Parts: sequence; C-alpha cells; structure tokens
Amino acid sequence: MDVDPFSFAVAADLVVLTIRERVLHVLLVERGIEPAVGMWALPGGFVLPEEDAEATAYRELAEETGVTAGVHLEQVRTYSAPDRDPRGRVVTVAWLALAPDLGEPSAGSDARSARWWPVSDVESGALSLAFDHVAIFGDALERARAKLEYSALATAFCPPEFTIAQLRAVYEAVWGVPVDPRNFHRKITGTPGFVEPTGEVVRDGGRPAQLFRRGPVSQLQPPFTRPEH
Amino acid sequence: MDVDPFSFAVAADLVVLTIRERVLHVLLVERGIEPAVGMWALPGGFVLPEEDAEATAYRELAEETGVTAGVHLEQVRTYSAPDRDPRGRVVTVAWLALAPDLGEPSAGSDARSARWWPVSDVESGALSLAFDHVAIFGDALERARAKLEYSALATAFCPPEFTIAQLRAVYEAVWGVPVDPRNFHRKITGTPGFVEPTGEVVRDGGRPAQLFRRGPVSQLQPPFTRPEH
DNA sequence: ACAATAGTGTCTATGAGACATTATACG
DNA sequence: CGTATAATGTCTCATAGACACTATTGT
Repeated sequence: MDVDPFSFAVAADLVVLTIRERVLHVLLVERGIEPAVGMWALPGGFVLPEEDAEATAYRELAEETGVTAGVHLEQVRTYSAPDRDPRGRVVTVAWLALAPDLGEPSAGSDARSARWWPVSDVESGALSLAFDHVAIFGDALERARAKLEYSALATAFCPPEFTIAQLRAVYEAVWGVPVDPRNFHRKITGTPGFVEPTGEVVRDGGRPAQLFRRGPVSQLQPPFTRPEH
Repeated sequence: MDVDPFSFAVAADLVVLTIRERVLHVLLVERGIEPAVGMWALPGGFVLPEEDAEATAYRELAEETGVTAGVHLEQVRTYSAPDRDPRGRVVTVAWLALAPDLGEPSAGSDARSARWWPVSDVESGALSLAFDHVAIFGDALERARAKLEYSALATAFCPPEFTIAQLRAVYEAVWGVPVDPRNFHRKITGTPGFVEPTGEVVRDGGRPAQLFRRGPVSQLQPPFTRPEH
C-alpha cells in the first residue's frame, strides 16, 4: 500500500445570488477564524461524516439566511488544487443558490459578519475574496447567466407569485442589459408551461399587472438568448 | 473541535466516449480488486496527495488508453453520497472525455480487462455497472449530447483532419438520430470559425470531400439543436 | 386630461428544415 | 454510361427583434 487515500477534507461553498432593488447581489461572509481572518469569502463549511455535499450546502444556507424552502440549489463544479487551502487538502464542491430577496443575512459561528454585496463589486475586483473564491464566484455567476437563456431558472429569483415585469427585472439584473418589455411579455406568455396566471392582479400606478406562478416547464424551447453573446 | 474533517478519499472517475464504426462507445473496465470484483465500472482512481482531480483524470486516461493528447476532458459533477462506496467516505469527481477512435484499451493494474462498450448496452440496462456508475454515466452522456448543440465539441471525436461527413457521423452517433447532410453542410460551413478547410481532399468512391480542421470558435451561435428535444 | 405601466399587433430579417439540383469522383 | 458521395440552391415556415399602438389604472 502506498499512501492512505483517506486524508482529504471535503467542503461545500455557496454562491448565493439574489436581487435587491433591481441589482444582483451575492452573499458573502467576513471570516472570523483562521485562515484569512477578516477577508470576505463565500459561505460554506466542511461536509460532515454522515452528510453528502448537498446536505452540507443546505445546512450552510439555512445557517446564513434562515431559509432553504423556495431556494434553487444546484452544483457547479469541484475545486481541488493541492494548495488552494493552507490547512491542507481541502476539496470543495461549489453550489449555486438562487433566492428571492431574503432580507439581511446572519453571520454563522465562524464568521464576523455577513452581508449582500453587489456582484459588480466582486466582478470588478474592487472587493477581493479569500482562497480561490473569486474563480468559484465567476464560474457560478456565468452558470446562472447562461441558464437563464435555456431554462425557467429566473423564477427562482421571484416570490411564489410575480408579475411579468418582475420576471423581466430578473433578466435585466442578472444579465446587466435592458430587455424589451413587449417582446419579453410575448416570449414568456407564449411559452406554454413557463408561467401560469393566478387570476390575481396587482396595482402599482399604472395598468394593473397579472400575477403568475412558475409553471411545470423547466427547459425553454426555443431559448431566450441574451444580446451579443 | 468535533470531528477531524480530513477523513475523506477523493477519486476521479472517467466517462470516456468514442465513436467506433458509427456507434458511440464508452470505455469500461472489469474490476480486478475488491469491492465489486468482476463487475464493469468506469475507469478511475484516487487523487494522490500532490495532484488535483484533473491530473488524476489525465493519469487514469493515459493508463487505460495510452494517450492524453488530442482528448477533450471536462468536469461533469461530483458524487458524495455517504454510502456510495463500501470502503468508506469516497467522494468522486466525474470527468467526461471525448476522443477519436483510439483502438483497444489496456487494463490498468487493478482491472481484469478493459474494453469499449456501445453506450446503448449501458443505457438499456443490459449491462449494469458497479457503485453509482450508471448515474455518473448517464449525467456525462447527457452533458455530451447537450454540448454538441451549442459548442464545437463534436470535433473532439474526430482526428485532426476530417470531412464534413465524418463530423456529421459524430452528431448522428451521439444523438442517435439521422441528420440531413445538405442542411448540416450549410450550417457547419456557414458558421465562421467552427471548421477551417485544409485545402486537401479525400477520395472514397464519390465526389472527393474537402478536409477540415477545427477552427478557433468553441461556442456555436446560433446552436444546432437536435430534433424534438 | 395626463402620466405611467400592462399588454397586443405589425413588420422585417434571419435561420431551420424539407428537398431539388449540380459537381466530381469510380466502375 | 450509371452510381455514389459532395456541395450548392430554393422554397416555406417560425421566430427574434424593432417599434407602433391600445388598455387600464392613479393623480
């Protein structure tokens, strides 16, 4: 026998995205323990002996935000560079979580604080992250942007009932580009199963808007592509 | 401190696909050591202390096929169910590899034999796999099928120089559906940067076909969608 | 009335898909 | 010559994108 292979730690790190005041935000925690104390990082933690990585992701999500219901969670990819964590061989499974606006987060036990940051602050490099978390963040963000095109994922950013305009605001916030309201409305309502009308309307200083909930369809065929991609 | 988190093994498992005689095949090994001796499984192995998971995948690929150059390798996802391996907590990172027809594989040290199997034998359930390898295989196969639509991945199944008909055979083998030769030709040659003509031709009992090599473009815009998806 | 937002209609350019036609080899 | 495969052309229908227009509220 060469070497004991059972000497790795496995972690789950989360890229939690939400939309606050029409701007895409990511949840970050200020680290309260070594290593990288005081730096901002993705929320996450070690996989426990009886857990799979998805359970770890849900647990960490609940610790930081207080909720798991109604949140979309999907695996992005795994990062395993030998030197990515100074504590030793820590392999991390990255998860993308999309949530409706959740309010202020609560810092976990090993964090000094937690807050929502505009993704542009991280993308621009104005805010640097611990470990390889910038790369993880970038991969997850691109996944979210790409998936809006061919899936019904955008509804994951909305409350259970929403208007077409709210859904359009999701696309505009995630892609960072304006979307034509008329064509968007035709596209969405013309895709059977994407959204279903509730019959209710909501009033807000103009013609009342129909309320919808997400429909059974998860794949958009044909896709709704972002401009100049 | 609760529990030592450094008690996991991390493995890399490979779904290696190739096309042999117009049929999509997957590389499988017959296990020669416990557990699951005698069962067919995906090739793979443990990540070593100084490696990242990608290096492990390349190493295993070289051991089984003898080559790594010219092979497309990409991460699929990670499987971490606590009971997925009877030896203990083994988390595996799955990789998708696409290769031109490579000839017969060689069994690694812990394998009794290795061979190419038609993917239909695994998909149909006629051949069952060890551990959770059927699920891994299914996820990787679907990834390959989906990526043909919006990327230039199909060229990874071809030798450095190929004809449009060869490339079309890739789509037909992976998707399992016929593709119209005329529309395919127009679509491929009409997408700038997908393939580049070498100027050479190849003769095979009809009008000679132009040879092409892959171009710099990796994303297909607009995509080439499979029928009735 | 006017402003504001929701929702519909119309036009055009582009691409997919079906399929005819031409081009260039071999026997 | 016929047969086989490569490559191009033509037609139709569906959809994206641009944008005019109508509908229904609040002030």
